[in-house]
Amino acid sequence: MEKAVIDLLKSYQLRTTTVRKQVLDLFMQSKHALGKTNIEAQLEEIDRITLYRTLRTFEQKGIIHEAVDGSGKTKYALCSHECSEHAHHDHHAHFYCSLCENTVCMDSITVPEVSLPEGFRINSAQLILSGVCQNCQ
Amino acid sequence: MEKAVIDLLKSYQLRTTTVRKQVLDLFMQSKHALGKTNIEAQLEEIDRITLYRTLRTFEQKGIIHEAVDGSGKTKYALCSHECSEHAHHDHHAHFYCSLCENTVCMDSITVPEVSLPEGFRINSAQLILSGVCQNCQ
DNA sequence: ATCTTCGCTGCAACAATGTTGCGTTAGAGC
DNA sequence: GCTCTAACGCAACATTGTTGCAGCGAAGAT
Ligand SMILES: [Mn+2]
Ligand SMILES: [Mn+2]
Ligand SMILES: [Zn+2]
Ligand SMILES: [Zn+2]
Repeated sequence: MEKAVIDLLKSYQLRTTTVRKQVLDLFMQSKHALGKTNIEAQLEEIDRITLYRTLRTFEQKGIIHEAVDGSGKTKYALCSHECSEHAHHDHHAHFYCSLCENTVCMDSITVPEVSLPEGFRINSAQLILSGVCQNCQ
Repeated sequence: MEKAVIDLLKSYQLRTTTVRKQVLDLFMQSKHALGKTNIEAQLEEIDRITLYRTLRTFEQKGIIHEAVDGSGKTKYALCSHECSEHAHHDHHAHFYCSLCENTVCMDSITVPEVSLPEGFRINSAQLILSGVCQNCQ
């Protein structure tokens, strides 16, 4: 189990430190997106600032992406393979459960193309769905 | 000009205070969504906490709605007429300009319906578009 | 295996934003 | 005008974001 984490870090030319292995392992095991608070709760020893920078690094490298869910809290989830440094390609929707407050990537739902009024140039699009998830019905 | 603001406040059974009139007036004149910092800059005398509660009240009453744009900063814009207390009905997209950092409501673009996997119940949906706006081309 | 280098960590410190309590102020109805 | 109570404004605290810097440790070289 360690091996997959280490390999992934190495493939991105990142040092395989304890913190990074722990955080990345959490992401690989989690079924939903993780917020900072969430991670801190599971890794009690972890330093707040180090986690902040770890997530920033992971995002810049294209390992994780921000899952905007309208809850006001920033969450992150593993990227798909197409993502790389400086270029995220996560064109799927995110579902936010208002009961358990978890957010999951809906890989099966792609963000629909829309036509904008004259003068607007669009670079990316995000679709946020809110409701009640499977577990909370 | 004052009259429209006062009438709107009264129609929601809200006291017509100086702060509320000022804030609501800003919203009615602005072409894009407003964040707290933005409002504070334009109303220099305003108290930070009072503004916070004013916006919360306006949102609860259905006068303004949150415009999620993925920038991490919460912004607000006037609701359409269908919105009411405890029931927002803003099914339009929001466009965020990465240059001027303004967010505008795209009333012409409605959030498309999507079909979710079994077990999910959907209550609302939001569509965020990012790019460069008219003025920044 | 030990050394060296440089990226990473962890602490301090500060900024920005969100939130509640409470005494004072002022709007609305009488 | 007077009364009642909603709204204001200040203090105080919580949470989150961000940078600087000294010490640690992972990775490659010897
Ligand atoms: Mn995702
Ligand atoms: Mn809007
Ligand atoms: Zn749930
Ligand atoms: Zn712009």
